[in-house]
Amino acid sequence: MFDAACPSAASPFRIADKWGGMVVLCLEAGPRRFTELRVPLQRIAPKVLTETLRSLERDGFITRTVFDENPPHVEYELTPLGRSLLPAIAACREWGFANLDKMREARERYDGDGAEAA
Amino acid sequence: MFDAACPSAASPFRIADKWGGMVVLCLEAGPRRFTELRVPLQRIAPKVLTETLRSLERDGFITRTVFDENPPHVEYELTPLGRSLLPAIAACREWGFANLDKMREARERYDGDGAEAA
DNA sequence: GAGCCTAGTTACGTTGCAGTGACTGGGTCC
DNA sequence: GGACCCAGTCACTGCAACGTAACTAGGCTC
Repeated sequence: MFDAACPSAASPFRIADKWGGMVVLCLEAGPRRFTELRVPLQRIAPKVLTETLRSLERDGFITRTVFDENPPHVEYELTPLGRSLLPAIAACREWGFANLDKMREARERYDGDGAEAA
Repeated sequence: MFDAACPSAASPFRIADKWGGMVVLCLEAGPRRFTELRVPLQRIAPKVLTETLRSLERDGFITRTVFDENPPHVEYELTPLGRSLLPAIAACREWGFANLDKMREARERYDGDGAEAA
């Protein structure tokens, strides 16, 4: 879903923090558990995922529900406020699909000129 | 235009870097000079503005034109690629107008609970 | 009783963004 | 000849984000 080559890392848009937007997208289809979120976000460290989730919870975008079971069971789910982010995130993604290549070309041109001049 | 109390600093959306989105908006109406950009962005340091402009130029969002005059004269202007950002930025701003208050309330609730518990 | 499960925590280190304060350089004005 | 103008640069600092690696807790299974 989001592999290391995913160009979204280069997007000029950032939601909350580096992983915030991706987590929100992962929750779009419904509630998920901690380890279910780690699967699509392969490269995220548990510590960073915890921080991201706490930050999203603080901002009122997601809820954290603990089920008193064994093994432990915690679910994260988008709130209405969290869902309100989706249209804006979609606009950012659309921009990316249409223009990220142009941005990368511009960047290579700029860096290339600099390297030649040096 | 963007004073210290401007809530956009709290927005979960970030374009390029902290000031990138605001600079693009400042250039929406037409080309501007370095010091003309500093006026609406009161609190930006010249170093930071230079870095922001270089970064936007690298990504192909703006052009930098030097007029060989005295005193020095440099103009920054949006490229078509830079203008392509405007609809997405507008979507992010609309989200802010509609929801930033709710986000702040959620944040205060969260921090308040934490402070009471401690 | 060793090891696995989930959902984290703790300690530590690196990187980069952001910001402050002082300074530059060529030309014009007084 | 001193001060001001614009458009920066330079050296330095603070802080948060990001990341790695190792460790924890309680209960279940083998």
